[in-house]
Amino acid sequence: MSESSLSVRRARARPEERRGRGGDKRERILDAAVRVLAKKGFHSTRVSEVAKAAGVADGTIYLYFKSKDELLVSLFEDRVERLLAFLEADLPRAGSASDKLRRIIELQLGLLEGERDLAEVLTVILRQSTKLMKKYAAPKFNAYLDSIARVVSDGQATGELRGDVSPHLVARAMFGALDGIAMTWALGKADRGGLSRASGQLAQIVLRGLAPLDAR
Amino acid sequence: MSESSLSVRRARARPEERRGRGGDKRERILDAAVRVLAKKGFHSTRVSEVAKAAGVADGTIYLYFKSKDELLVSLFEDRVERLLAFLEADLPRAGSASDKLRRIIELQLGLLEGERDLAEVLTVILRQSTKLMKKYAAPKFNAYLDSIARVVSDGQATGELRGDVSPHLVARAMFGALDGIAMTWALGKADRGGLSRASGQLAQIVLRGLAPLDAR
Amino acid sequence: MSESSLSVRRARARPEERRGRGGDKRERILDAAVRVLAKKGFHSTRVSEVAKAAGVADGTIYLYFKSKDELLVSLFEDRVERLLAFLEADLPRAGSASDKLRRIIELQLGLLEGERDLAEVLTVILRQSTKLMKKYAAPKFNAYLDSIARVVSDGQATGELRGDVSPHLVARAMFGALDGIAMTWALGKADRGGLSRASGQLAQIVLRGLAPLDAR
Amino acid sequence: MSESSLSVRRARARPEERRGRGGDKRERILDAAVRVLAKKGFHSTRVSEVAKAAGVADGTIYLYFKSKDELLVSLFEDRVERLLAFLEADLPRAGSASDKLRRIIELQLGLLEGERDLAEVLTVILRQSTKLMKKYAAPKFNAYLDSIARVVSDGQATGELRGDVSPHLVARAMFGALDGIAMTWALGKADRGGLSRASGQLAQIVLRGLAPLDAR
DNA sequence: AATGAATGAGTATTCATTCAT
DNA sequence: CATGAATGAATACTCATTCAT
Repeated sequence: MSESSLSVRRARARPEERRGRGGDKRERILDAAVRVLAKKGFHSTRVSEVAKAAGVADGTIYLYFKSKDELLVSLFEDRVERLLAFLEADLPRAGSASDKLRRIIELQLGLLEGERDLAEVLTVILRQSTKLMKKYAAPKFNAYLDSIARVVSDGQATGELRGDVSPHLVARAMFGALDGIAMTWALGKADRGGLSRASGQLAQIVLRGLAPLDAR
Repeated sequence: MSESSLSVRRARARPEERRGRGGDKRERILDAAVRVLAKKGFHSTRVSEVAKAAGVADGTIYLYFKSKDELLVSLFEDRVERLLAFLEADLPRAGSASDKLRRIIELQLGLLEGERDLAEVLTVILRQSTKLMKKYAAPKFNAYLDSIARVVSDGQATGELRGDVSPHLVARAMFGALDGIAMTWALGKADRGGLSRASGQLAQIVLRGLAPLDAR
Repeated sequence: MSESSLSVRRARARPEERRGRGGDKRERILDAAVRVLAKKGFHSTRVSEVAKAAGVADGTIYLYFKSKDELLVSLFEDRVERLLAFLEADLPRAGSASDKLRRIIELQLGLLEGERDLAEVLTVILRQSTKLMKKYAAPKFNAYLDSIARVVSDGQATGELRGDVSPHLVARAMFGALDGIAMTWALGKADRGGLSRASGQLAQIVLRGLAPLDAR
Repeated sequence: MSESSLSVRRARARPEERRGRGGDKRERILDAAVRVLAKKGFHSTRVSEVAKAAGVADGTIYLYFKSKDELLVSLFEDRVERLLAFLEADLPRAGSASDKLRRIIELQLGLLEGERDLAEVLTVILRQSTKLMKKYAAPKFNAYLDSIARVVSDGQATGELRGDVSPHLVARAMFGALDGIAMTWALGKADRGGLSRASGQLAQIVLRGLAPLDAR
């Protein structure tokens, strides 16, 4: 899988928004929003700042998004949703449960590499909007956690993974671990390649930890 | 571990602030703040709501705290700091590195059991105050992560833990996993005993995952 | 001297601020501010009252002025500064020192005739803003006093005025006398023509008082 | 006239307030008020600051004065009223109208020499309280102005002063001149002896200016 | 579609005053 | 008399949103 295929920034706008200048204006606003949000946080980000960063008038924002909250929701839907969909779509290609878990780890961390602003928005800023967390993020997170949990329970069924742990617990812990790593990376030095290295080590620990007991 | 010994809510107020009627007023305000913050989030919480919940006048808040921000900072210092101090103080009692890691997991999750509001404040609300995150929380988190990392590297030195993983990575991942579990618990159903069960399973996975390679 | 040429209220707004509806809005706010300030005083004047009197929304005030203090400063700069500049510009036209002093008296009182609210703002309200008094007004007053003092010392040099009094003392006393007359007029009955009459009499007293000793 | 006889600060408290500690507490509060008002101005002066400067509790202020406004009114009545009464009482001693006017000038400026804080309160701070200006000060000022005007009109009746100027105008101008001199002195360098010198020069100018026309 | 001037609802904080001790 | 902790009314300013152009 080529890194570029994961690029969120380059993702195509919906066809109906491509006509005229309108199509890329929506994109320009979302791009600007990621930049400003990463720097200022949700509550300190002013609509007028996003407008200025996007090179449009304040009012123009409201031609594309119903409200400031809606802008963040759209950001979430346009960016994160596609990421999550991508992860799920990619999983079947992997064979064993171990391969799938390793893939999940690689993808979740790999996606953020090179998109530091986006990483910060997803791991930190997103949580600053209580509404978004409770109304939008939670269901998506749950769906994502469910798909991880399914990989685990499938692996348990085939005897590939230990059967004495709750698949959902594993999913939450894995997601939390990945999120924690991404967060410290986003807030910290964010060195090139840091996430890739982390990805490998975490996979080894997780897979060892989930190996069947008799594999000892 | 006795639950009561960990109770934050019952922690004694500083003696010098007990004089007159003022002493428990500070406590009442902090208690009210935890309740309101957990329900509304930082930015949606009105100072007047906290005052009402505490049964004091708006202005009284400002006799005990310099500002709304300062109130959250004080909450953090009065509650969280003591929690973290408690964790670090408890560690030396455990013998092996494995015991210590297990203890960390039990404590971090155990502390929140029965203090759902506090758990939500710590895992969710805290991150809504950019100022708090950057000026106060970050250093504390780092100190805490460092103490976990030290346990790991000590264990690696004695050969008790596998040596091919970065202690800091392990610390971040562990903290993230614990935080993720606590967050879904705080935002979700939060069933009695859920965290205790989770605690045991997570410990098993982590310790298996960190066992020396030749232990296979 | 034609009255209209001195009218402050009719002074043209800066061309670049005339575009759209904004141009006269700034003027409307300043006009409203003079009216409300004269009636209420600086500290009892609410920004919302000025807004209402100007027929604009509260927030609109802040599109034109940075703060309530800044509004008073702008009032000062837009009105008083121009007045003082006018006085100084007019002086050279007069020939002798006596003519100049008479002119100063006529102008300072004549300017306020018909602008009672403005007179009150200048003689009373202005002094209610400590900041304005110390940071803005004081230097302007000093400059004005200096220009009066210069007229006196020039007159002394040519032997036209008595040489045994301090030019600066004369300036302060003259300004004080004019200010006192204007203040009692503004706070009192403020009868039509009162200031003009006062102007003539004061000039006679001052000029007699400053005549060279040997003129006796 | 000895300077000390004019000292406002040393003026005896009313007999009924002399008992116990109460009597000097009222004085201490008024003294503190003068000091704080001179430094901060009326609206920036906090009741608690006056209390602290007086060495009493906030609530104690209200045992002696009904309100903050009332405190300033009392200050005015205790200090200024007595000053004005003193001036009026002193006038009859002087013989001619010229002597009386000279006396007024000497007294009004002399009183403030050495009492800079009080001078600032009287010339600047007093005007910051619109209520005080309109409800209390105005009548007193008028009474004072009237007594000056009477001196002038008496002098005109005896032919000692020129008869072609309005006595009230002269009073206003004289008061304004004195006030202007005091104000620049209070706000400026306030050099020792400055007011005495000013006093002499101003008297010469005023008396020359008011001399009968045929005296030329 | 795009603009950006105008709007006005919403809130943290101050401080004169009270009153239980 | 004295205290000072507690009160709560009062207000400048911000910023998401609208709409005439």
